[in-house]
Amino acid sequence: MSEFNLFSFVPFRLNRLAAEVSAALSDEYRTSYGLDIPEWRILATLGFRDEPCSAQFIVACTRTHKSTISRAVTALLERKLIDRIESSDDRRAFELKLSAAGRKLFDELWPRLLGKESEILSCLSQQERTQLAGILGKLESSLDLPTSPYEQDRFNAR
Amino acid sequence: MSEFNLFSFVPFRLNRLAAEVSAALSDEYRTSYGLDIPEWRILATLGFRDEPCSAQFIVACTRTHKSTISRAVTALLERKLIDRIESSDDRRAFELKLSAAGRKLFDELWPRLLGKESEILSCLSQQERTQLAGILGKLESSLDLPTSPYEQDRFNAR
DNA sequence: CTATATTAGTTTCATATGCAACCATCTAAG
DNA sequence: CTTAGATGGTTGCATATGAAACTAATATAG
Repeated sequence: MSEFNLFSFVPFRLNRLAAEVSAALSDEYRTSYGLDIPEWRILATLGFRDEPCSAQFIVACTRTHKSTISRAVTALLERKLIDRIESSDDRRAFELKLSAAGRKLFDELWPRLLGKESEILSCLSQQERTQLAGILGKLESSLDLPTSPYEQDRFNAR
Repeated sequence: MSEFNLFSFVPFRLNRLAAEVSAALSDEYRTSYGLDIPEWRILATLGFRDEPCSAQFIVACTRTHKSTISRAVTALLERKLIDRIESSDDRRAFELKLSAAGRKLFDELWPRLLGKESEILSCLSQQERTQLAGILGKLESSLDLPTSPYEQDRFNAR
């Protein structure tokens, strides 16, 4: 048998690893706060940004399908975790921002998720963590994935 | 704003990267061969192994849900890409192996997927690729994910 | 100014997937 | 041997997601 097999195939390993890590984190946001991944991504995008932003912006940042984002926005509005303000210059678009309750939830949840992350990364040395961050960055920019919310403004500006 | 944000959060980055890489590969197996991910995983598990193996084994190797594997097995049987032989010692279980057509498809598809993989990894130096493999390995074993089919035999043996 | 194309966001529909119940068989305990 | 529990595999059901059609509004071309 070849020494190359499914277990050394990076796409497979990434997929499986990502699923496993997601499952480990979902306890925090799903079980404790009743959020699913798209909802959490919206809160996170808004939580790290001071200015309100459009659904489109969230779509571009997170590379999540726009219908998925649309449904998650509706759910978060119903739970009053975000506010939707009609945009002044474009009457199709809305500006989204965290409500007070949303901000509270986010500030509470984020440290717990960071904790889980470092738990998962605790099997790596500091050096390896730095290497990982660098490698992910290279892969991301090679695949043209956004790597910072600022960079995303060019998407927004269009 | 904190310098820690969604874009530096490893679970998010892994998820997004895995989705992107999968999408890049799906052209090869979906468009060209009409396979979905679970089906491809079954073919790959069987393709790298000489002995036939059970559905359970594939579930454990790939960490894919057993109902998903069951349905994919049915689809592959219908397409006559795999064969199912009743197990001699356990009449509930079946041994699965590639059919001649399945072997042909796999031998044709695998090099193309390897090519895609190296295309994606081409933005990394040789050293970085080695680092990535090591880091993935550490994360996998820390999360108790199988890292070789041989290792999986302990699951099978139980 | 008007017609056409594009964009923000929503909704409908088809499909994919996980969970849980289920059947058949095997194993273990009494 | 008999019964209770575990295991391999399948299936029904609920839900999540992407593609594409759609609405309303904006931008562009003539």
